Amino acid sequence: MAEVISKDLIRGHTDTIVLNILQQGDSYGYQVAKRVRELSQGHYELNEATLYTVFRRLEKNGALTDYWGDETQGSRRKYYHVTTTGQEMLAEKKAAWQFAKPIIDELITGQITEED
Amino acid sequence: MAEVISKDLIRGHTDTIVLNILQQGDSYGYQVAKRVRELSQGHYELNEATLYTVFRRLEKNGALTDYWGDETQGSRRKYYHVTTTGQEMLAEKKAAWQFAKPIIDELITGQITEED
DNA sequence: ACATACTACTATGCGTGTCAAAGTAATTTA
DNA sequence: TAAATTACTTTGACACGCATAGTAGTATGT
Repeated sequence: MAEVISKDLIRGHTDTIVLNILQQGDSYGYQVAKRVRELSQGHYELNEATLYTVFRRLEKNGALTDYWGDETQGSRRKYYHVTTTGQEMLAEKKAAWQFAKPIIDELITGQITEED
Repeated sequence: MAEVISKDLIRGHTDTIVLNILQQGDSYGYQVAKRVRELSQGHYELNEATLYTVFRRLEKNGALTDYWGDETQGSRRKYYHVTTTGQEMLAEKKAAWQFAKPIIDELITGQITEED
């Protein structure tokens, strides 16, 4: 039985996942990674390198801005914030997933999946 | 609204899609491509180069065998046949998708999707 | 005091899958 | 006889995810 999600199944979803988590409040790398582990109940782990690649890509696209936290103790943390552009992007990506899901189902199983 | 499925959303599914179609009967490149277009109602098109890459990969993995059809007219056609290994692979990949789907849902929307 | 583990961020370079583009070749339609 | 369609193939580029390695501060245990 599958216990971990293959990287090719997750591909294309990482941006959406990160945006979705950050939309619920500004956060930083390690916390986002943790949240992913929680949400997936341990079935998916966002690789660190991947995570920071995602951050950089999303910043380049104007979906995120970052700022250093003012921690007086502990390691420095870079916080990421979703911009309006990022919110729109998230909405589009969620819609794209909802759209693609039943089609993939049809292609893979040959059966129609009802829409909500 | 999304009209076409992005390549990164389909990534990792192409092998499964091709296996699923071939499992319903031996077929050849062009026909498989057509079937994909039909099943997705025009929302997804398997690029030719991708399709032949998939065939070659699946053959390398022992999931498919091929043979030339004995057409007395029309272009020559190379038929692909799913092996037992291929059937097992298909079953695994289908299971992996059913497993991953609700987790991706959870990661993207933050809501739990019920299992069947 | 020193080792170990954990938090936190960054850089480099590789493997894989998909695809664009171009090509070959036969058949069918106009 | 030109154009469109069927059918298969090769080459090379690109993006994404990830393995690996590194820097650095903090916390805990002995």
